[in-house]
Amino acid sequence: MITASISKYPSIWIKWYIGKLNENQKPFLLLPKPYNFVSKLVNFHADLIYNCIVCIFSPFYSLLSFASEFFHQETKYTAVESSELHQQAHHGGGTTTTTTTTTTTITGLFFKKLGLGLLSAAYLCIVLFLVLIVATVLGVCLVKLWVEEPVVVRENVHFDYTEENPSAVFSFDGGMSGFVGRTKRNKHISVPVGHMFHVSLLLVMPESDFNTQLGVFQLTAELLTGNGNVIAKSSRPSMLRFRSSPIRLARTLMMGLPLVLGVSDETQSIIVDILRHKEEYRRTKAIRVTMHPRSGTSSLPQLYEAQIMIKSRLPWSKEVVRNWKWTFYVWVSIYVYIVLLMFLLCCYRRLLFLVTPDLFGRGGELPREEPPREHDESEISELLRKLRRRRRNKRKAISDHDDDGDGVEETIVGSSGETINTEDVTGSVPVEQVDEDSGSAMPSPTTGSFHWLSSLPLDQGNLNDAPDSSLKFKNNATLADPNPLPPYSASLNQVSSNWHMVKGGNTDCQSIVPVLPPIDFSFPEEFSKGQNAKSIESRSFNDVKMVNCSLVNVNKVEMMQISHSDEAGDESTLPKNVTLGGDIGRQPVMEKDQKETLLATGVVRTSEDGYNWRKYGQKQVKGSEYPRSYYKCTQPNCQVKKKVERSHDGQITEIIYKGTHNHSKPHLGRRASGLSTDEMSDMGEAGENYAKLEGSGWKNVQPGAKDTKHGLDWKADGLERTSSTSVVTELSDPMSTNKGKPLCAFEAEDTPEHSSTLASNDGDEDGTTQALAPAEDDAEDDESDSKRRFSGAVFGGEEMLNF
DNA sequence: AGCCTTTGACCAGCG
DNA sequence: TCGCTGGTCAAAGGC
Ligand SMILES: [Zn+2]
Repeated sequence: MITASISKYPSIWIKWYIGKLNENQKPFLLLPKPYNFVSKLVNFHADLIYNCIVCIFSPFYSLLSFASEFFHQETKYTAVESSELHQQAHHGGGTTTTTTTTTTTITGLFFKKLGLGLLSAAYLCIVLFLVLIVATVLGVCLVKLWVEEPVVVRENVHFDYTEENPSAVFSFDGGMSGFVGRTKRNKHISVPVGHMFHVSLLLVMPESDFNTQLGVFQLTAELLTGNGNVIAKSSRPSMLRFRSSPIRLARTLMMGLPLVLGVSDETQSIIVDILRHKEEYRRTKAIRVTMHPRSGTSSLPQLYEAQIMIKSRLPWSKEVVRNWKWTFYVWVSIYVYIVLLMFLLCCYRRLLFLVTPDLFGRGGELPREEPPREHDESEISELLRKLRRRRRNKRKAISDHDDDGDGVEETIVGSSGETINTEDVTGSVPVEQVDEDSGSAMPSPTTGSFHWLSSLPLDQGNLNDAPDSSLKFKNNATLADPNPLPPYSASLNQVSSNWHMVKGGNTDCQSIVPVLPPIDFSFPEEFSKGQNAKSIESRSFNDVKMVNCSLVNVNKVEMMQISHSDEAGDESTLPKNVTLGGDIGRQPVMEKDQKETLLATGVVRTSEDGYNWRKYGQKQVKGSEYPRSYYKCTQPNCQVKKKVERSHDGQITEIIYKGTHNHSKPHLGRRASGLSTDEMSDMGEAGENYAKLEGSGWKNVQPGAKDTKHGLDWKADGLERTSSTSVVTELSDPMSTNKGKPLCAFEAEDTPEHSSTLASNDGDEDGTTQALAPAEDDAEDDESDSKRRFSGAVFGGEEMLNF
């Protein structure tokens, strides 16, 4: 009953609710105690849900209650009339006709009112429903906006075997270009920021003798920005799974029929998980995969096809939201709904409660709906007034007739169940209305809560206002009910519990988490033992199974020789241009960068990269079995740092750069010359333009030195190169002004810096040239600078990566 | 002498 | 607040 009466006045009720809400929200902010917080939160949510439901059904409630109330009133009226009639019959004097007419008019009015009530209810329902729909749509949209779907891409890539190191570029911007110039447009994909994505390559290789003999080759994946800068780079070894000849024979026998029929092929699919990377604000625009032959060899595997697979995983928070998608839909929708309702209530209340409140009596404290109280209200009040007047007249007649005191009369009337003490005593609540109301609709709420009613000025004196005031009184009584809450809270618990159940149900039916398929990565024979296995294991990539070590020694021998061949390969790769999908063809600078990276990574040697570094720390970091060394660029005012993890034998497992150099690479003359030939080699590689031309001769010169050095290194440990390495650049250096900006911004950034960087670029390239021709000059740098600007200003920032 | 590495101490962020 | 961890400092020593 109370809920019904409350729901009778939605606006008032909602106002109360808002008050409660505010009340509840304050503690949210003020009370940090988790205990209270949680309980309040639960209560609050339960409140919200219950309120939503009540809001939706409030029109029906109000309609029902109104109808019942009206029936009560009518019966009461008729009862009163009949009793009076009886009395009149006793005393003679008939007004029966008038009473019947009034009752008929009242019923007519009732229907009128009922219609209006229906109308208003329907209207309110529609409005609420619309709001609900809008809220749902908004909620779902919001959740979807916040939680992106993980990106899963699987695309064919094509290696360009005309290059010495075949590479394939997959571009997020659409399509990929394997061969230069061949692009195919795809839909635009991009990995949202914050996603951790894995890049793996699926190679379908014929089980040919050639491939079997080939053994290990190296796959390198580089994440490129739109400018062609390398964000991250990592390389993994790969090879055909080993099958000894008996096994192969058996397989062939077993699969003979399908093989002959062409149903199956003698192929192996190898999945190499090359790179994992967390997407940052430096967006990845393309991924380039390059194949490098094992050091000491130059042959590359035969491929049927290659597919690049990119799978991204959402960050933890979003992952949770995604798994609980439907729950979040519901909750966000509810919140949006509440907010919309509040908004409507605050700004367009009249729109929302166009008709309803007026019918049920204006809530005295609501300053709003004055205008709509018109015809019906006045009519009904008029009628009631008439009725009352008539009754009064009758009573007067009766009293005159009986010549009794007023008190008697009233007690008589009161005996019919209504308390009439004060009709004559002005200044208190008009009596009859109280009677009627209390008799009809509100038996209990009137008790004990009247005290503040007397404070209402409305009730003073005026009898004509009686109907209104009575209505008002009723309202107030409802409102004044000292504890409107208990029924709610009681039902709240129910609601909330139900809710939780629903929630649970929802959660059950969802949660499909994309799981990256485990990739089996096994290195059979011929895969050199030592570091390959080590590094891979340490990086917790995939299992490395050393099947057969018979060839290890051979490999070792090869390893001794490798470095030049690798370098040769690197250098040779340098000059080639691969067009990014939709992008400008990569610039030589980028190539150089990658080259250098490659040098540092794919083939693990020293970390020489053309810059001078001072080691300022070494730490054994957790999770990595090798110590991590911290280096800082020795150039004054250059804050670039790098972290290098290398195994005992000096092979680099991981390099992470931080910041960007604000200078060019130091040239041979200084310290670099004194160091090692590695540096020279790097420099030489840096000059990619000449790499091809002079690569061989240069290489010839270099390798010797390198050989000696590397040979020594390896000899020291008796191990070979690392097979898996990764290089990451971080632009997050606080010192570098370029932090977090797209590389294009470099140019516009700060002119002195930039010019210097540009100079550095050119300096580098020139440096390489200069490395060949020892004369080095700033003027030359500038000159090359100008050249470069003409050629492709877009890539101006590339050098910043200083690999 | 200058530069580098080594290495323990120190510090800041985080759970 | 404490302990852990990664990053840096700085003294000491080597080349
Ligand atoms: Zn620097």
